[in-house]
Amino acid sequence: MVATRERRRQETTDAILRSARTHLERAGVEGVTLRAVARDLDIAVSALYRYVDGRDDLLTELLVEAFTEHADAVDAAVDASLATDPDDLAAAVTAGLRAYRGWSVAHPAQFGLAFGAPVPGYHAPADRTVAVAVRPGSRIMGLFATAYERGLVDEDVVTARASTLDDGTAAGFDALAARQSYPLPAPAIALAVDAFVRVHGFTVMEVFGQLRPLVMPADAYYEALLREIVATLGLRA
Amino acid sequence: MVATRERRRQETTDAILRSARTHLERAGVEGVTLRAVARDLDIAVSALYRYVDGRDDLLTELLVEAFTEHADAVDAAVDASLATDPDDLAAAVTAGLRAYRGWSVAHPAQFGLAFGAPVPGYHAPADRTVAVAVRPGSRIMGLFATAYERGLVDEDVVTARASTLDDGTAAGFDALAARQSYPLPAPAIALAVDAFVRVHGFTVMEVFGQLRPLVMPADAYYEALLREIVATLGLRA
DNA sequence: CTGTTGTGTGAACAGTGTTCTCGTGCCCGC
DNA sequence: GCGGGCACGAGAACACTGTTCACACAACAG
Repeated sequence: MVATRERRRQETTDAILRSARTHLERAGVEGVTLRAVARDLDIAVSALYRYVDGRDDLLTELLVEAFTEHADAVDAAVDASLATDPDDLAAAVTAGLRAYRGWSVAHPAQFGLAFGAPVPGYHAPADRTVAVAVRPGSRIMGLFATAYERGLVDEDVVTARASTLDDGTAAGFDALAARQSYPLPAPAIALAVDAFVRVHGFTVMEVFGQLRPLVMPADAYYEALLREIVATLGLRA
Repeated sequence: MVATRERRRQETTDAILRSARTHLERAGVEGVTLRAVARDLDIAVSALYRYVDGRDDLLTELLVEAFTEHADAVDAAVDASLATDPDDLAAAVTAGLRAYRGWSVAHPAQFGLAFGAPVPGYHAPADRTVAVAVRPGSRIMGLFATAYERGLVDEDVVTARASTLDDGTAAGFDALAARQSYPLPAPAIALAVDAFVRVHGFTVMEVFGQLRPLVMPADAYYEALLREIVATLGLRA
């Protein structure tokens, strides 16, 4: 039976990731240590190298895990909203952006690993991270795109944004729309990027503690921000 | 001559900080190592402890240095704008916020140390960092406050913001205004905080690389953002 | 049953921060 | 001017870290 070997291998691999994740949550990146993981599994440090390429590889695993869970949280919120009312895209966008922050404040260590300053001495391999890191933004952009197609986006807002958009940035947005095949004109993309910057910026500031001296607690403020963002997007229910 | 001893001490202290700063810029936080600094100064590692309380203390020093330089850059830009036209507060705010990002992208390592995810295993002592970390925000808020006193802030914008402000957050802003003695009502504080979140959020995303897949280059986009922020603040020239 | 392959061990090496003991040279006060 | 004291520096040691290696054992395949 070959399955037994593979199953055991998968089990210890999972245990390694679980242990590493626990240490990440409890002590930050510095706390995820091969020796600590080995102690948890009652195993020699060198044995870990049978399952993981080293500490960097372990961190990469935690990184994609964080990105994935973050994106999953956003997707779940959007899906739930759409299940309640498939036509209320404003509600879906709001739900997604609310979950964007919600997961982040609930998992500060993972969020810090994913979106904080690049971990010293460790460069995340782009081929494994970019695709998943972009998921939440893509989901929101997709919602906005279908709203635009359905005529739920105020054209005045879009044209107003067009007047403040320079040619270079517009060209970049057009390229982005073509690359991801979003049926959106550059000014609409700009609106979405504006919104995303505000949401991500707020989240970063809150999780990293830069918001604490300004606004506390932040829940009500963020809800107001969400309402204003939906309005700024020109989204009609 | 007692000055000789103190002078020499100050010199080596400066050399230590200079070396640490160089390593920070070249290799990130992980690169600033007591042994590397000792090698630079041609000194034993243990000798460093005569000047620095340990690596954490060294990082704290670099941290307050980063905060200070960042705030100095903002102040210099604001001062230069005010020297050109003391009455154009919108220009002064724009200059300050432009410098806020400018210094950050020019010094990514220091910025990451100051505003990135909390460095693993190291907690910055609040008593040494909070005061200086808050300087740029205070400066901008001060400009906005004098503009408000001079009647340069559109009252309609303020009242509009008031309608989206909940009581709890408003109370927090009032407390902030009282604590810092800003002559601003809560909705005006909210406007300034909104602006600051957008500026800092954008800067963080750019320095940490999360903006790259969306908008590149970012200069023109940021300039447009500044114009819109000034408009959203209700600031008249 | 034999051999290959997967798995685990322990030692070793090169780093790191931190602490200790021990000199030694210089400044300060007498 | 000249000891006494103290700041400074050196080096070893300890406890960590990641990584690699040679070796041993057990499980599976033929």
